[in-house]
Amino acid sequence: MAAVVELYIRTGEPVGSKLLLAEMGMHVSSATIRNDMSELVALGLLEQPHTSAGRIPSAKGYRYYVDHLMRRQEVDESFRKLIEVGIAHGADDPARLLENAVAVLAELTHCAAVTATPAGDRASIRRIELVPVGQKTLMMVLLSSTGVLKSRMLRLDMEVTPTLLESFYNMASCTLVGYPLTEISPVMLQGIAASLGGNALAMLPLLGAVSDLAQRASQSQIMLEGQSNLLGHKEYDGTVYELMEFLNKAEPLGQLMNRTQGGLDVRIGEESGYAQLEKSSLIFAKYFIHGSQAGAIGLIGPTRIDYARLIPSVQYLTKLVSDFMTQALEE
Amino acid sequence: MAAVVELYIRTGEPVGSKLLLAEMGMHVSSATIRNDMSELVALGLLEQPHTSAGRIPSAKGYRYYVDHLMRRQEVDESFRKLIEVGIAHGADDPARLLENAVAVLAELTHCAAVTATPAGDRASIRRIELVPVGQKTLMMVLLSSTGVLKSRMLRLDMEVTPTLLESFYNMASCTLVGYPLTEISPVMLQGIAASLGGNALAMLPLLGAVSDLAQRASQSQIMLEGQSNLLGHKEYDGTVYELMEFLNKAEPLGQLMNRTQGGLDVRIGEESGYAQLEKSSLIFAKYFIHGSQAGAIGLIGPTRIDYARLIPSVQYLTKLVSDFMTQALEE
DNA sequence: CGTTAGCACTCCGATGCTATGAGTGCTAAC
DNA sequence: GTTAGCACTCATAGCATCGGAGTGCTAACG
Repeated sequence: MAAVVELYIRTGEPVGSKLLLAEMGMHVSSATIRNDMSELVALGLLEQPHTSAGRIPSAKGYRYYVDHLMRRQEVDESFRKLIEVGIAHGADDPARLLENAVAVLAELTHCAAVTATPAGDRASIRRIELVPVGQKTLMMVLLSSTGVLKSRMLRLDMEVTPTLLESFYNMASCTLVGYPLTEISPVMLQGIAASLGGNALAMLPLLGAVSDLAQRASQSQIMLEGQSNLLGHKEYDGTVYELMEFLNKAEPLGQLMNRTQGGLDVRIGEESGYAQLEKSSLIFAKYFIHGSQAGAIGLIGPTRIDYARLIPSVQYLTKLVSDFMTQALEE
Repeated sequence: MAAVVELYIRTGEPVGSKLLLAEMGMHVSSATIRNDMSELVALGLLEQPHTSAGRIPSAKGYRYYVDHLMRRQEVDESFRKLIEVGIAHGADDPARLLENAVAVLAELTHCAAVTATPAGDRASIRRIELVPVGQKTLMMVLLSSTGVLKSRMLRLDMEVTPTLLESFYNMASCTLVGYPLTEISPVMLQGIAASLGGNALAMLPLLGAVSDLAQRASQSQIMLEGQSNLLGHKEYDGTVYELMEFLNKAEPLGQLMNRTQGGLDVRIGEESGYAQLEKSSLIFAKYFIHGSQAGAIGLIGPTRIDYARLIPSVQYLTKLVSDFMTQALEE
């Protein structure tokens, strides 16, 4: 069984009994293999595209392989080097770190690589900063407790005065800082505005911007790289379009990656719950900040992806990211 | 000639004399058309995939069509609405504005849409801001004179002290602010560090971050959306991969879009100077801030893109972006 | 002289047929 | 339980055929 999966992963062609014999140097005859294989078909681990073609692992087959048969390969030296070097530059910035990670992963695996920052369900506002940049324009920066940084420009109808800034800071430091991101809603902000009395009018656009930034900071931000790598894989021949469409929508991917508990996750074919991923597998792992689960990094490829080699790679990368991230966000 | 191009744009099939007659309701016979068409072939405006097939416009043909024959269509009402609505939300932030623009363009045209912020050749540092977020961690925000905002986290080896911040601000406000982005190099920063004497050591990582942000702010940042739209177009059948590869590399695209002078630019096929764009056309237009050229917004599609309809759309969108942008960056 | 009708010719694409061969399932012998 | 042998299946490639859309050319027409 392991041999079948491995050979298929290597060649991409349905594997027949003779071929298997030749390639794997087994000490039994092709007839034996045939018997075994038809048994495996009966068990649902292999399937045949049509009678008298070789066998292909089914989703269930891959699952069994990954869970029971696969022997993880060491991440080889050159790979490690590349990962380390690729990640290190500018790695004290969390966003940059993830960018690097996703780029390096796409490059090395020839698959599409994804990262998802944690959905900020539990995150709160750590800091809000205003920087005046013109008479009426401001820059607002929001930092969440999970280290997510979002900024935007905004424009007021009136001049920016020190008093305005000060009253915003006062308000922010007593009501906004520490507030959970997801609970910042227009309604809640209206409440604040109301309680401000006279300044309310000037404050409205500011609060609007806060809401915008909070929303963006709380959303799981996903980065995708190397989509074009998938175009090369023949298994996607006619159907790339749907897959690409799917990948370009951030939400489902983000959900998928955040949903998991625990370190590593391998989703084979439809296990992911999305029809568009029918022919694809996901391998992803959570990274940790200060020992607690944060976002996820992973890759998307055809189901006949090289699990034994790539799973350890993803894990290695994720571990590295965890370390850097923890360091970058150290108190 | 115009009829040929238009029909081909509509159907995507090589157009023959009879078909042209039927579809366009012309008042001459097919033989006349044949004569005319073979003349156009001789001129290099049309080509035939093989003898006894219809004609398709050559790159030169499209060029001639766009320059001389095409009658621009009005941007229709529903389109305008969609553009206006799509752009408006959060439009006082330049980056967001571009995101909206590129998204709406991709959506409406079923092509890939791109924006390029201006390469910051002439931009300088307008403002640098530091925000302490932890004992040893800082957030640095850089705003360029062209309104580009970049931020990152960074981590020092020592604690962040008010004196450190102050001396950075002093240094920044007298030497860095107003400095052209492209001239900020490690060498130049070393000079600054040296002149600081005692504080130099603590300042190094800060200056490193400045250099990083300056570099990123000066690079033409490009946003791409709707690549997957291109997968549907049959003209790209086998060759999507190279195109995607090309689109995912930011530099050439950015250069291409920045190189132009003047409002609108249409590049047909190889006119762009890149072999990967052989089968594609670009339509893009510069947007203006306070009346002077800034970045560009445009789209990429197959050469048989609907020029008459899309050129005005791009122009309309770009004009809108110019207005919003100017407003957002008003002094 | 430009336009048109007629006609022979070209060549792509679809269709159908056959040969090939990798692969199977089954049975019988080891 | 394993193996050898054999008849059978079925996708794929190759080849010939055919139809049709479209062409170029020539000759007639206004």
